[in-house]
Amino acid sequence: MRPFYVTTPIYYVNDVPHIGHAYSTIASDVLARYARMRGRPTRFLTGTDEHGQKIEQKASELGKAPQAFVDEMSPPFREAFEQLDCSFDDYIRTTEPRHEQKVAQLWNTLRENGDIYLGEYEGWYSVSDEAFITEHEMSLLDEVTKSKVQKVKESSYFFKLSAYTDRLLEFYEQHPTFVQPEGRFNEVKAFVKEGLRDLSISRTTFQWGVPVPGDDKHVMYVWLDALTNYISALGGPAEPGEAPLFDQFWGKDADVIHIVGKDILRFHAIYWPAFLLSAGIEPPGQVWAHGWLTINGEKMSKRLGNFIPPGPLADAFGVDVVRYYLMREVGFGQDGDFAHKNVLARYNGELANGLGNLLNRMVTSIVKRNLGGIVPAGDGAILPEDQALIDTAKRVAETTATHLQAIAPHRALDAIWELVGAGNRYIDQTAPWALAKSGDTERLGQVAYTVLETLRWLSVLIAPFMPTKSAELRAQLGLEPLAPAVGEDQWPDAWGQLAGGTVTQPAEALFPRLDKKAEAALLESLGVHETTDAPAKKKQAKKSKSKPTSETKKGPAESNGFATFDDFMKVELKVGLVLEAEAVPKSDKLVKLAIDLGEDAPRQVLAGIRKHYAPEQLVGKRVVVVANLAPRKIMGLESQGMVLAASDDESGLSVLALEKPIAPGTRVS
RNA sequence: CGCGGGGUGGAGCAGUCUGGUAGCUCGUCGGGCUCAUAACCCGAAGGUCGUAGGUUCAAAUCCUGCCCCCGCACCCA
Repeated sequence: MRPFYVTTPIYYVNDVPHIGHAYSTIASDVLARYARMRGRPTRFLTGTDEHGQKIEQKASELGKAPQAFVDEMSPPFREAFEQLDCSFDDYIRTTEPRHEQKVAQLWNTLRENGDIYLGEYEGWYSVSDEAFITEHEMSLLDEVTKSKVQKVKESSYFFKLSAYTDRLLEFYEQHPTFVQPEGRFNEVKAFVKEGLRDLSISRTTFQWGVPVPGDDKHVMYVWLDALTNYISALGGPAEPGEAPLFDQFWGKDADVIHIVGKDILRFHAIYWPAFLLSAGIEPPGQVWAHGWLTINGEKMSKRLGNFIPPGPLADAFGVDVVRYYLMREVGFGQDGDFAHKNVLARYNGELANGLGNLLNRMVTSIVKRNLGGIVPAGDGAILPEDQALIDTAKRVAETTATHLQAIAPHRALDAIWELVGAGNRYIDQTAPWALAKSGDTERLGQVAYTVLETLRWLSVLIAPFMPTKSAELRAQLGLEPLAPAVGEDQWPDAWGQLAGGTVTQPAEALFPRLDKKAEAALLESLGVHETTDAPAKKKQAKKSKSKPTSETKKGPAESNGFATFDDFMKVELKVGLVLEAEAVPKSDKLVKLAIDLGEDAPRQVLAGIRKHYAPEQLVGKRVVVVANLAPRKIMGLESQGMVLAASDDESGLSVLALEKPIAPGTRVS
């Protein structure tokens, strides 16, 4: 079996991990887990990229040594991936000696092969930003900034990339699936066909990098350094026999796949193979560029503050659910959206109602009640409807494998859920409850066995995606968790491996269904306030091209003074029952209220109405509360909502109170 | 002519390379079942496939023009 080596990008430790990092790593993990299950020798690498000017700058801003800074920034990535059950075999950091040595070695090889020369880098440099500026960026700058930009010349080593234009095109020709998806490959080819310029690969303006061997004034530019991680982690470059991992997992006899985001495709599909060709090392087998995630329809950006970390999501939804959602929702290679409400929709619709319920109706109910919880022998007559389910299982196992082989995890899951659906249909069709009633235990046993064996197959098929849920499912079937072993293909293909007599272990629902209240609580815990039915906002009127200086020109309808219905629906008004009220010390206006909004815990809301209402007057009132107002601290106390009130000069102030005892939490509209 | 992605029933998508009955999930409506996590199963309604032309016996699919949407400073998978 061919060894399988999968890598994620190494993540730049300038920032903390977010859902995008999680996406790349989870996808890689699914592939690694699948390969292991097929019995292939498998290696899965992730890690962090820790050099470069930005790191140096940021560390100095914080008054830290760069090494101390990256030592702080790298572990959160590792911990996040561990929490997400990503089964990486190695975690490389580019500041590790094992890496730096290999980078230096690669550099020397490239130089010995005549592909590195000392020249001058000429370009624009922005003093204020301490950064180089590309021609393109130059064209976008305004006059003021432009005046602060100067043309500089700097001594730099270059890699003779120009010499590789034809060799790369030839390589692409010979490896028609080198870059996936296909459309991206076309972009790469088009770029190379334009002709490549030599690549500046060293810098003298900062120090935080791998020193250029023999020239201490220079450090290597980050990409040569970073890309090398894929082989340095294996102990390469190395002579045969020198580094066993490199011998096994790199080269013509292994399947090497780099999972990358589409933004860094050029580095992986052009520079990296060029470096390797120069060094006489086989380039990787495939570079797979996936798309970007948006968050609830919006681009991730610092300004919007929606770089959501994966940890809280995993805590709220469950690790396997997050993994499932990301792999299921987004066509791999395409851009996709992470929408909290869609996670819930898929959770209830597919995991709870589909797979969870299938397991539950058979193991927790039918088998437990009628067969003493024991797996029947399953050696009875096989009727056409049984055979149909068996055939579906076999076909699904095959197509799932095909899709995973082709790095289409979303299609693999699609196929798996076809089997889930078939299982549920089979139960309806065979009506085991009726068999039980009529005392046809033989047929009942056969039907039960068919479903249980289907569930066993499903436990294997979902394992790469949801390892924990796979184990839980198997536990209910009375089976051990899967334990992959090299050389042992555990992908299901033979029907009837579930042994009769196995004692099932009915347990809690695999995916307990979430009711509206539980959903709302979950979203609340994540700080997500979504209007219940507003689709993603991408269809909103978009900003004009003029500079978006004023923060106020956000509202889609501000020009005519009207709020759209959707705008109105963004404000969540709810009925709140005032449970407690007390004056806030040192304030003559504020009252601290505990208001029941039909949630698990009452909200603390501050209202400036003390002059008009004594606290005890308020208790028991049903008021109208803006439930999704951003929490805010007032006099040191957090206010988690706002009580609506009206006032005029004559009558003073009146809160909006309901006349009838409408249930707390009811939406006002 | 800056680059790229996209416009398919109410929502989200597949199908386009390799023309030939427009498919999936959700939602809606009606029915069934009752083992189950208000679940599951069956059926129905709903689309001139952005638009205007062209090629063809036949176009969502190929060709041409046009319109509209999204991304492309920094951050970043």
